[in-house]
Amino acid sequence: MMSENGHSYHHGDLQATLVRVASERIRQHGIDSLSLRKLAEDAGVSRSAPYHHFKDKNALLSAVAAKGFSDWHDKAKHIFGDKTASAPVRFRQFVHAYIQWAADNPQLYELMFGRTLWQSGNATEELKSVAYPSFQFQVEMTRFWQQQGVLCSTQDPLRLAQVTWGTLHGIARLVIDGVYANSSHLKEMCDCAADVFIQAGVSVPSDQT
Amino acid sequence: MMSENGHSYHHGDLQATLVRVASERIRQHGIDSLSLRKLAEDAGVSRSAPYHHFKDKNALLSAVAAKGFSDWHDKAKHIFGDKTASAPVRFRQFVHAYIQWAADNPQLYELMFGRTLWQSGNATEELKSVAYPSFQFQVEMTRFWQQQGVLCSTQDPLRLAQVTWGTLHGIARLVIDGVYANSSHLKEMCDCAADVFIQAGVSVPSDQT
DNA sequence: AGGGTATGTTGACAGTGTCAAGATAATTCA
DNA sequence: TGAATTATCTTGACACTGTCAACATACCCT
Repeated sequence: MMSENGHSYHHGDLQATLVRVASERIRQHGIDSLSLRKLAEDAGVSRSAPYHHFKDKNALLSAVAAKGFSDWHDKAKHIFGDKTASAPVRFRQFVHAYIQWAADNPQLYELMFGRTLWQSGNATEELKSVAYPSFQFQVEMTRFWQQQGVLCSTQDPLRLAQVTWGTLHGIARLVIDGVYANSSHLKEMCDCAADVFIQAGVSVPSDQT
Repeated sequence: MMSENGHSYHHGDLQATLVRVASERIRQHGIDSLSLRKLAEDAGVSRSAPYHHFKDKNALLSAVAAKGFSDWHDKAKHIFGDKTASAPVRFRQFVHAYIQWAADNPQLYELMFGRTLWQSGNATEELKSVAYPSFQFQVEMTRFWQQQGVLCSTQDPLRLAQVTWGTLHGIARLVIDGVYANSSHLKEMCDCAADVFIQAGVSVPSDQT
């Protein structure tokens, strides 16, 4: 039964609405200032209604992060699968795309890879099942680039993947967390990182982004 | 005038005591679970006494972080100034020491380099005055290692410093934040990172830590 | 001695996440 | 169909939090 203000006693699709509204609030105001109560108000629902769809605040944040992972994973696959560019060029493109995506979605990135969800086993099973394949993909890409001679082939793929990902993650975090007050030279930093990793002798026109 | 329970109405050195107790609580229980009220109770003082020594919670955390910076800076200078080891060996040692220090002081590291203090200009002037020289030192070391042929000399020292530091920071964060559930291969990761950065042709016995 | 300042205390306020108990709607089943 | 079960939503409540105003005490300097 519809009430006069346009929604029934039962919201209909509160679960999805909460994730959507939460994502938007996080994008605009960050994670810290996100309160379940304001969120519920935004969704036009009372303060403890969300608890019928999410165990607690942590579970809701996990759902938001999970969506972020699948979005990023799609993007990464798209870049990696672009057959029109050479392997070294695609590596450089990937470096730029990673940092750019992080810089474009700072709050979401922080949620996805920050301590809020991962420390002390807070991560939901659903989140893990989405995130781990994304981590694994990083290793697969690394192995491919090693085979192509783009990255050093004598290193263990897993270790090298951890280091390359660590580098991207570190730069992203320093920028996002505001430690680098000046983020105007992001592109140059990306190119420098790519230069360091790409094996000598590989031809890489640096003007291709 | 001393009361019977052993402390006067005026605490005597509450400022230093608060920083000390806060550091200890942070080390043991993390930043999130630190409340000013419990902290005050630990220091044997009422809940709003700290406000006579710190503008707000943020200022107190800044003081804790500042102490962390000076501690780390001392350690870094010590390693870098060790004249008994060759330049490449010292670089490798620095990599290991950085990650090890971060892994040994996870909560403090997170406070020092995390968004809590740096995002949206929360950092105290005092904190900045301690942190910035520490950042600058990273650039000086990088320049030195470039001159010694350990690191690629064709890169801009500032950019390369950002990338090398970014790498260390990224690995540290991934481990600290619990994204790498398994941190048992830290040493191998450090060696892999050092291998990638150290220029080919430089002799580096990897068994020296 | 007395006034000013530094420091400490209690009371209060608005905010938070979370739960229990009760209300309402949808769904399932006899 | 009607009744019972289940899903969903609401209000009340609790224990927290950071922070401020008002007041109390102790120290310091003239």
